[in-house]
Amino acid sequence: MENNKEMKAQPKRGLWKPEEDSILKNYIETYGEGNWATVSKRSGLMRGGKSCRLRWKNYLRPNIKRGGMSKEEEDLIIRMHKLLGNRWSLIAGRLPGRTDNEVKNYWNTHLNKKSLLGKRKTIDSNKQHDEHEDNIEKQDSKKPRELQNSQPIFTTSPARTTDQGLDSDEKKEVKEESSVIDSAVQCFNYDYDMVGTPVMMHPNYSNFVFDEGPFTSYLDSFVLFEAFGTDSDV
DNA sequence: AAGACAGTCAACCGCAATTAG
DNA sequence: CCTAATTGCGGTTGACTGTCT
Repeated sequence: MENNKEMKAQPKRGLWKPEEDSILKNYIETYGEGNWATVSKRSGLMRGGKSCRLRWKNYLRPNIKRGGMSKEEEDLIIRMHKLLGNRWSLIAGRLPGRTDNEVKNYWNTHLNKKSLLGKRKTIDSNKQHDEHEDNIEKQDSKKPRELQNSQPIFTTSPARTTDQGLDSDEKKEVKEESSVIDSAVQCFNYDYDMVGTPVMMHPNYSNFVFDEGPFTSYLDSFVLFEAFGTDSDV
C-alpha cells in the first residue's frame, strides 16, 4: 500500500528555485501553454501540473506586474470587491499585470484589515492613514524582489478572459456582467478630507458615512450607484 | 544578541466547471 | 449522454522576513 506511493515519484513541493523557473519558462516559450500535466514530464520538472500552471500564471508569465499596489489599483480593488465579492480572478482581470492570487493576498493583508479597523471608531485616523502610506512604501522596498514598481492604470477589457463555448444567453450574461464592472471601474476624481480619506467627487452625489467607515463607504455607495443606479430596469 | 511575535505572500488543497473522448 | 481528465478558482497554510521586547 505504502509502496504504491513510493513507487510513484511524489511531485516536488515548496518554493520554486530559479533553475526551475527558467526550465518552466523555456519550456512554455518553446511549446506554449496547455496540458500542464505533461509539462512536468516533458520539461523534466518534478512538479505537479497544477504547480507549474500556478507558477507560470502568478510569476513567470510576461507582463506580470509586481510590487506595491498604487492608490488607484487599491481603490479599484475595494470598489470591485464591494461589487463582486471574493471573485478575485474577475477583479484581477481589471488590473493589468496583477494576478488573482496577488489581489487576494493584498485584500487579505491590507484592505480587509483596513476595513475591519474602520469599524473601530476610536482609531486615530490620522495615524492610520500615515501608517498605511508608510506600509505601502515599506512593502515596496522590503524584500529584494525583482520588480518593485507601482504603475497604476485600469483596463476595460472584458471581465472574463474568454466566453468561448458559451451559448448566446450566457454570452449575454457575460456581456452584462462586464458592463456592470466597466461602470464600477470608471475613474473618478478624489479629494481628500482632513484625515486623508479619499472623498469621491461627483456632481450629482452626496457623501454618506456608514458604520463601516468613511473610506470604503464613499466608494461602496458610488459603486452601487454607478453599477445599478443609472440603469432604468434595476 | 536572541527569541517571540506579527505581517506578507508564494504555494498548496479541495472543489467546481469545463473539455475531450 | 457519461466518464475521466484537465483547468480554474477561492480558501488556507506555512515559510520567510522584519520588528519588537
